[in-house]
Amino acid sequence: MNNASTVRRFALVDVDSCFVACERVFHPELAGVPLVVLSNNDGCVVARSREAKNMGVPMGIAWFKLREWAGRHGLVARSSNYELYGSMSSRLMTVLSEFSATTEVYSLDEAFLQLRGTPSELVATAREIRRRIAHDLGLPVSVGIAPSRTLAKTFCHGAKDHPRLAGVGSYDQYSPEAIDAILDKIPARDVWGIGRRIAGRLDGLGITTALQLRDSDPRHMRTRFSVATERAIRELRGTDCVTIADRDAARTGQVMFSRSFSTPVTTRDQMHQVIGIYAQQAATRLRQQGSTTAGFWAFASTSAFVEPFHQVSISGHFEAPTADPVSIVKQITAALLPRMTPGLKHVRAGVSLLDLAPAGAQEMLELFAPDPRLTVIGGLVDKVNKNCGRGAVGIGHAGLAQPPDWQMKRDILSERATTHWAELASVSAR
DNA sequence: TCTGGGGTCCTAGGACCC
DNA sequence: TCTGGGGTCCTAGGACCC
Repeated sequence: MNNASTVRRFALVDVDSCFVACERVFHPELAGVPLVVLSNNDGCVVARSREAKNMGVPMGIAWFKLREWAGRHGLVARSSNYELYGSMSSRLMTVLSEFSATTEVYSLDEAFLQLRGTPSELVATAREIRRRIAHDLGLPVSVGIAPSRTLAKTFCHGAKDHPRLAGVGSYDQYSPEAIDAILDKIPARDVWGIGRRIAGRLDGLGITTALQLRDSDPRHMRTRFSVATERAIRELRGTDCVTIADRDAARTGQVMFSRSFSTPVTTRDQMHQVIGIYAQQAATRLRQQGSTTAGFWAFASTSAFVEPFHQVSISGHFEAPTADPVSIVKQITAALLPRMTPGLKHVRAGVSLLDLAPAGAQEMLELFAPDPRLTVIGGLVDKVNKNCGRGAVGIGHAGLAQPPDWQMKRDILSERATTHWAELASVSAR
């Protein structure tokens, strides 16, 4: 409540209904219209406008269950357009980086900024952030300000739910009693880091609100649950103890490419093509971030909604760390194809590259060094696809001219208005 | 008929070694 | 042949997030 002294705070900036908001930037006629954005394959609802929420459209509902009803009630849908959202996201992050030297990109539409100032100065900064993002990008954002990231999330949600706050929620503007009252109204399952499973077990202990969770014994809860639950509790008390992985510095971990098909795949030939293309996509991401991979994991499966569910998965190591798409594709298809059962209706497959490391991190034994002619091919494929469109060139079975019939369905896709010349938005003055 | 696609972190348990 | 404890490393799987 002391508005005079300088404090260090986290500010969470979060785009309101991000995918919906991005669609509306280039289609202003959709403002005020109940709108949803669908997952890949037009499978289910992944984003809803305020109007759609008010109509009672649930998150995650399958589109085929909703389509007819939507037509009758004026609910509009769009296929997800990740190219557009990705481009809007990088513009957003560029603007945010002007407000703090320490910004952590948490997802496409969220970032944590570390700020310093008096509580009222920080609120003024948050208002300026909202104004800038609205002016420069046309996107609405909410901001939560608090001593820990978890509380910043909580107060950001509060800012979205209470129009009176005009998009900014600040922990420091409330007395301790008021904070207790706020946390008492928030279900424990809505606390960042508490998922469905843990929430169910907390319920069994009589812990149902964020307030009860905050006031439970962190050490005891650690032994009962895990260090993640302990951290959630300490964060609710205002102690900063969650860290966000630095994706740029780490460059480790894994890349994955997986998709559902629009029509089932039943033959080895088709699966060969699928896995070839997916492995190539994963290899492209690998090179884009300048990494090599030492191992892989791949799977193909039937629908999880139809009994009996069947999945085959394989994993393995490469002889030496590599970024070469030829050997990646070869080895993964050679491992997976013999294990698949022709005739089964496969609806989904994926390829994951593991044990990533920065390219050139270690000298390879000459014995295992790849043929230098091979290392050139990957870059070449990337270049041609960049200039001539994705899929212009491919390796082996992935290099087919005809679009395969299992490929993704996106029937109601908006323009890629920020990344493709042919799809730019046009503006006319009257 | 038709139900997303990425990721990260933590823990338990087995293999292996001294 | 049996008996022990303690450490590390790896992997699989669970839980969570957007």
